[in-house]
Amino acid sequence: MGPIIGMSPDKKAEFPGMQEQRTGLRGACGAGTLPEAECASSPLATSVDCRGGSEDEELTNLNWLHENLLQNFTLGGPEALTSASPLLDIEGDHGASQGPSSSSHSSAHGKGRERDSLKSKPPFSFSLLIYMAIEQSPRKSLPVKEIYGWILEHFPYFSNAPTGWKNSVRHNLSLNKCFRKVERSLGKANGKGSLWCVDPEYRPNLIQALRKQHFPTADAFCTPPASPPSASSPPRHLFLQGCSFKGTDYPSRRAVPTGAFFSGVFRSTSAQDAADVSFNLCHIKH
DNA sequence: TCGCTAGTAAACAATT
DNA sequence: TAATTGTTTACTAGCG
Repeated sequence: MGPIIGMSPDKKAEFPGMQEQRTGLRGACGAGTLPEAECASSPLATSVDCRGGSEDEELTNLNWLHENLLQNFTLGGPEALTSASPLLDIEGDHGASQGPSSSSHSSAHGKGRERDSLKSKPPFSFSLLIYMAIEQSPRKSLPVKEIYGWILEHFPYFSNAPTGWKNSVRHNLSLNKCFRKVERSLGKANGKGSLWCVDPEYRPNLIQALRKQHFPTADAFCTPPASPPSASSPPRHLFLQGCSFKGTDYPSRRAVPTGAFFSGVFRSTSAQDAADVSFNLCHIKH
């Protein structure tokens, strides 16, 4: 496989020379010894805080998916209800007592779906699973083992799956330029291995890719950053708060938007580009 | 048919 | 020494 993960051909055509620049980026910021604190604060916080607060830490990472995507999945029509979405797993694990939206699907039929979902492979790529795991973590960085744990927790399918999926996770972490290895703290008394975080250079661009290819309404839920992003004071947590997953967004395994998700990630060659992308994304329909 | 991406398996080295 | 982690390579399948 080539060095580009998730780069669709049309994106390559749009951004000739991207690969070379991305390689340079990797050399500049990847696999380095990014301080953990730094990783947890500014470098990863490239996204825009749509509400300008810090209390939405949760909503800006995985909750946007849980709260919005889950709604769209569960209400999105027959495809959504029958597609054995892993989000149903999430719902089954954590949302069973969280409200009417989940209880409305707690019928025998719903339980059957949950059982099925336990056996169904999540419609997310490993890259996206890793991304979600990292994003939901308070420090926006996780060791491999905790990534395993998050995936197991939210996608019970893997608990019964052959252990090869862990190899795939590690493979993605190493191969996917979206993920950066962060050395643990100097003390390094707890556990082996490094922490993994999402490369902030790539993160904003995925939103554009999502909107373009699979989530045309995603930008409708973004608000522009209060100020132009910069390396010193990057915007925080631009995310698809309410982006509209449709059941038809997952017509098949290969149509899962993770390819689009990460295809855009490689399109930006600089922080400013990324900022422009995210900013324009939030304004494009307004 | 071809090119691309994602998934999987495997081997290997380094680390704990 | 064993287990875990990280890297790399190779192959396959699905999709456009």
